[in-house]
Amino acid sequence: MTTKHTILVVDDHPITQSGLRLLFSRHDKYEIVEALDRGATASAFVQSQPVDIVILDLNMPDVRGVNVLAEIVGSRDMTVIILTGESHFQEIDYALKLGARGVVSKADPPEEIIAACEAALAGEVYVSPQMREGLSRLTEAPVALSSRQMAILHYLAQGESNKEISYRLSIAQPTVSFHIAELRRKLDVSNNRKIVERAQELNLL
Amino acid sequence: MTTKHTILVVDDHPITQSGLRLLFSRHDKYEIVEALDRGATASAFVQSQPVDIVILDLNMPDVRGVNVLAEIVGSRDMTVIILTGESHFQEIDYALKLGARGVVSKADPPEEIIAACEAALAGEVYVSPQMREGLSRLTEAPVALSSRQMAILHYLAQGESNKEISYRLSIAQPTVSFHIAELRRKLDVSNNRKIVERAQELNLL
DNA sequence: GGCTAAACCCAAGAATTATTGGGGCTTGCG
DNA sequence: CGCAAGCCCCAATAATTCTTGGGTTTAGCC
Repeated sequence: MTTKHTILVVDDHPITQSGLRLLFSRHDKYEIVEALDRGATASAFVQSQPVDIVILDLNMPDVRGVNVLAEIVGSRDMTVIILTGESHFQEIDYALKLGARGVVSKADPPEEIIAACEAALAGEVYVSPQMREGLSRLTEAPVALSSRQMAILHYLAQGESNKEISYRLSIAQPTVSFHIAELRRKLDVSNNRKIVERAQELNLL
Repeated sequence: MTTKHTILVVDDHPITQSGLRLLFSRHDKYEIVEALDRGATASAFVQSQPVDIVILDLNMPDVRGVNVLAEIVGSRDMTVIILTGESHFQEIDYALKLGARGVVSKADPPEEIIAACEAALAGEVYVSPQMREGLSRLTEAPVALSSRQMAILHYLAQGESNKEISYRLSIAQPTVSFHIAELRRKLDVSNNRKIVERAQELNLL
């Protein structure tokens, strides 16, 4: 029998690791060689022991998966598949830009993971139908903020008053109000108190 | 051989279901009789087919686990064990008050789940060490808000202006400002724009 | 009962914030 | 060039929000 494709699992939930073991035990082509529960340890592991496929969770207690991805991508001949429990599409989009070669939700049928592995080995990028739908809605409204508007948005997010902001930026108070009105217009909200919330939805912070 | 203890799994992640299957396949005492991926279906299931133990996820797409718990608890002779991926201790505390008989994190070793089942069968309530630590820090700062203050906090969280709130509650605008000042004092923040953020930290919403 | 504390309410004036109307700057385009 | 569009700025004025000082009611306690 030919050599199996080696897999590294990086996920902080032991129960998920178990699930993946059970899944891949039914597929002779693959073999899980290690399962890590901390993102920080993944980088060192793949340097010392290369694997064919990394299955990577995005949400871990010590570090976000995208940071792990950024570290290990490109090194060796290795494909990374994102397995995520939440639907942070902005972050998933970023992961794909970084070079992730597959995206599957934990809410998808397990066979989607196998499909992603198959696609990755064939040189393709596989995004499960559910994730694909969410990603497609991402590019709808590209809100472009000027540097001044962005600066003021950040101060707003920190809860500063207009007066404080005007001191910090050495501009008059009505100018701050003017920029805030622009933010309201661009973010399409009727009320200042909704600006920060909406900005977070659009991942502008 | 004597009858096994029957288990119902309610979790929207198939991969977690697989993990639990693998886990319980190593323990003869237990048998998973069904695994549901929607909370809404759980209530009907336990009515038609009683089980000994329900392993219940808190974070599901259709409904939160605590609502499922509230529906099924007390009916039949059944214990519910919470298995959660996030650490929303306020919600977990509420689940225990509702009558959950165990709390385990998905980040805990799988054997914690077995331990919780054992304890439940022995009539005890088991909370994994990690979860227990988080719960103990919950009772530190009991911020008591009056009903009026709570109502206004909710409107603030929805981004409504003072004027809108004064219309909704049929009170004068300065009265709204007065209550907001009280919220600022009780939540110990210097600025209105920080109220909602702080309230979320304290799980008042 | 009398006392205190806390919640709730409001009018008037103070403070903050928003809008309007205007000006200057740069960039891209006919 | 001329001109539109976007950004940045501000003074004056308008609107909103806050604070102050005062009132009522309720609940607990001596």
